[in-house]
Amino acid sequence: MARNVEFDEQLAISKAMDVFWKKGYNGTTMRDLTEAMGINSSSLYNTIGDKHQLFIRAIKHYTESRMDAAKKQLQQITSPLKAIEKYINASVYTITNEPNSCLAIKTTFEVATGDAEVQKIIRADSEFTYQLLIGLVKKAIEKKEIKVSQDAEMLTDYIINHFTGWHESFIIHRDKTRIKKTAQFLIEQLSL
Amino acid sequence: MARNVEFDEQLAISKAMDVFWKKGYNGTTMRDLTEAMGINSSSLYNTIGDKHQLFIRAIKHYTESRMDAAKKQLQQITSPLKAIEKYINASVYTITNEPNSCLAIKTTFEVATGDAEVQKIIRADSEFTYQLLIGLVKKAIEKKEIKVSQDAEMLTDYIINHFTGWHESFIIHRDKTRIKKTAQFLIEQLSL
DNA sequence: AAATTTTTGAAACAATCATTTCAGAATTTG
DNA sequence: CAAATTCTGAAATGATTGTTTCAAAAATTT
Repeated sequence: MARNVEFDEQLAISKAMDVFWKKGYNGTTMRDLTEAMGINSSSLYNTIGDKHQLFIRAIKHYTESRMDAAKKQLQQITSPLKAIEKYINASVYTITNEPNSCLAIKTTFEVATGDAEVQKIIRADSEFTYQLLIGLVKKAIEKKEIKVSQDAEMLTDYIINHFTGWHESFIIHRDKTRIKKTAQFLIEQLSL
Repeated sequence: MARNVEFDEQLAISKAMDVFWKKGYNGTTMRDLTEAMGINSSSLYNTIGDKHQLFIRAIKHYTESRMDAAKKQLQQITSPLKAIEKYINASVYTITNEPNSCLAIKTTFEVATGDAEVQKIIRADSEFTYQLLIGLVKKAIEKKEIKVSQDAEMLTDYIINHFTGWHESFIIHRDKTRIKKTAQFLIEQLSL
């Protein structure tokens, strides 16, 4: 018996995500958001909610998009070690070619400690990457593609651990080569 | 011919640092700061300056304190590889026992990209750690304490790269053991 | 097409933001 | 001690914060 919401909610959240990504949670104002989203604050509060709820939607959108991309990326690779290599190299490419560093990492360091709801999303995202990689690591060990055979869990943590450092390094030095070299070394360490 | 500043500037900056450390740059208000520092905003603006200048002083205080601590820590160790090990283990201890994760890293991800003055301080801090470690790595290679002999620069980057990931991991999982295990593995990778 | 219901836009909201003002207190020097 | 100068405290500043209000416009259903 009445009109529908005029704006595309998914598109609006994607625009909001871009703002949060660039400015951080505390650095972003509601006016930044409504301007980028192209909607009025009353419409925003009527549909999505307040700033915090919008942020939750934005980081969920970010992590879910990334999960989808990761799944697609690795689905047709037969060698588990090659899949791990591809995942590492794709991460390095993203790190050294996107203007802003990973929104999940930025959020972890800015607000995750003091915000349980955010922390839960970040933890779920982290767990997804962990499960994706540990599956590959275990298969690689079974197939004897990987040197180490003792501790797949530790090795998975060890691999994941590099990504955050590469982001930091690229913010500070903007030097692709330094990152590529250490990534290459990591891959060599894993390979037989 | 007039009175002196009443408050201890170094102490006040240290208090300000604690607030920025906990809340981040954008999450901290001037009231948070003057309250924690125990001084009036007029005194603050008369001596140190505005919020941004105070932040600069705070992170300088942080990085300089850390540099001093690192120098003292390693000065009496004869084996370079043992010194590297000690540096890694001390970092792991700090990461898994301090309430807030590293202020330099938090700052890098929150504001360094868009703030040249901050970026300069962060880069200097990063360079200090790099020089400290590469000295040890080169000596360790000379003394044949380390497996790899090709590229000291890459290996130094590789070691440093782990610290940021450990911080992120501890924020997300609060699990000391996971971090200790990967640190142990890193050390094994380096040792002969 | 009319009645009904919801969305929208612009303005307003109180609260809080970083920063400034200035009179008076405090301290140093002559 | 007195004069000179600077620091301090409380209040006020205007701008900006996140959020709400409400009349008018729009769209759906009968």
